[in-house]
Amino acid sequence: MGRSPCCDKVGLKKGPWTPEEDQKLLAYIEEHGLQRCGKSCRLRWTNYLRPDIKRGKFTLQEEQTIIQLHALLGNRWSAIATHLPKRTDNEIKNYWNTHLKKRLAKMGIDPVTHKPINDALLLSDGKSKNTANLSHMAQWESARLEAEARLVRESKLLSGTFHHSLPLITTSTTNTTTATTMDLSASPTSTSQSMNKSTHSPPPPLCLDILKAWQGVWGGGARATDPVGGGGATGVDLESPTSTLSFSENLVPLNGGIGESSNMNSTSMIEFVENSGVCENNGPVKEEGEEDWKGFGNGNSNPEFSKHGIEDNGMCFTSGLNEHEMENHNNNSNAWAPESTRVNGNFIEGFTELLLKNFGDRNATPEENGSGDSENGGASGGESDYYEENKNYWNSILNLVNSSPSDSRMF
DNA sequence: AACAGGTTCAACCGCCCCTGC
DNA sequence: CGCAGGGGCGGTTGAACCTGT
Repeated sequence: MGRSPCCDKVGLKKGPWTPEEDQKLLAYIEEHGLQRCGKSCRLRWTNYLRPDIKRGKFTLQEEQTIIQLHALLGNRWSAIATHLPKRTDNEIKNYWNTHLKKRLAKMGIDPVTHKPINDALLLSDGKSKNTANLSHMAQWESARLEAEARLVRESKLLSGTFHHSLPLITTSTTNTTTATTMDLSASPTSTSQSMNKSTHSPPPPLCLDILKAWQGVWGGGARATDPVGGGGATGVDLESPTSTLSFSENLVPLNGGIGESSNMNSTSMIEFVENSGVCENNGPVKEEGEEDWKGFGNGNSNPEFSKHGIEDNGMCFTSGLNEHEMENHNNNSNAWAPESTRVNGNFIEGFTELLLKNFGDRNATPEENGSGDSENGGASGGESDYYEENKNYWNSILNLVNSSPSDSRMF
């Protein structure tokens, strides 16, 4: 594997320069007096002048994609950029550093690991081993995804058209992806650059479990309608998001339901997600920005949340079960998931829920959805559409993960 | 209006890898 | 096979812009 040469694009020449080309270049430089090196010109072109670059505010969908792909891929901006047509890696990187990272931090989520900040406490107990294993798995998966991203890029070049980001993966690259991931599975070291890079960047987070568990979440209900992710492509079915019931202090269960429902199956999880945007007391809808994110994080790690009062933000938290109760609860709910998965299950639900809730709020702003009657963040029609989109979005992500035949013996 | 502090983002830097010789 | 040059990539910088006082 390796980077595709810059001149692989259709219609672009490669090979030795002809005298005519030399003359053209010289004439251009003479005429315009461009005192720039080639690298600078190239950067200017790729990051700014290219006609297919979309500029301006990132959309909600783009933000989601960035966050989730960052959870999967880490700081591999170019790989992330392949899923955001018309956005450059540089732009995504900047947007992450200036907006998204801060928001996650304010939510009490470590933007590097995508875990609740004080989740690190877990490392001091017996769970550290599991976490390390998962981190290792995530590195594999991360490398695999990068290979897929590369294939996506190549397919884009071949087709010459940009489709909407994620679905493209599942529609146009399925076969080749399989081949690639087989190779990756056979030899982790073959991922030379990506694996090397990942050694000096923080290990990819436990995102795979997030996604796997989300598959479990939506698998029962949504999978039937999802032709790609549905076919049992996964080697392992995570049975139930009930794992989330072992919420410790690390994550605040959102919006009622979690600690109270004694029957948290997949369906109820979806309802839970959907209801999360329908809390009363939402108060005035905030303009896009930081305020929207306040209150979604771990109150323990951010005093600001308690200052604002969670319920004031429309977050109808339950008092929550203590860890022991949750263990019992968990045991009662159709035994699932080894410890590690369960731990991450917490995160899955918590983090994703935070995002969904937040985006739900954002989505409710007139600015975002063009609807002026969603002032209270209520269950408008647009909102259900929104959640439907979220489901589809997540399914797309899951497809991305599940497209590997490796399907990982590691899971 | 002026200033300070904060934020944004295009450009640059340096490392690593690939390609061609 | 080894080397040099060039490109891709992630991290960092700093000028321009924004906001609050």
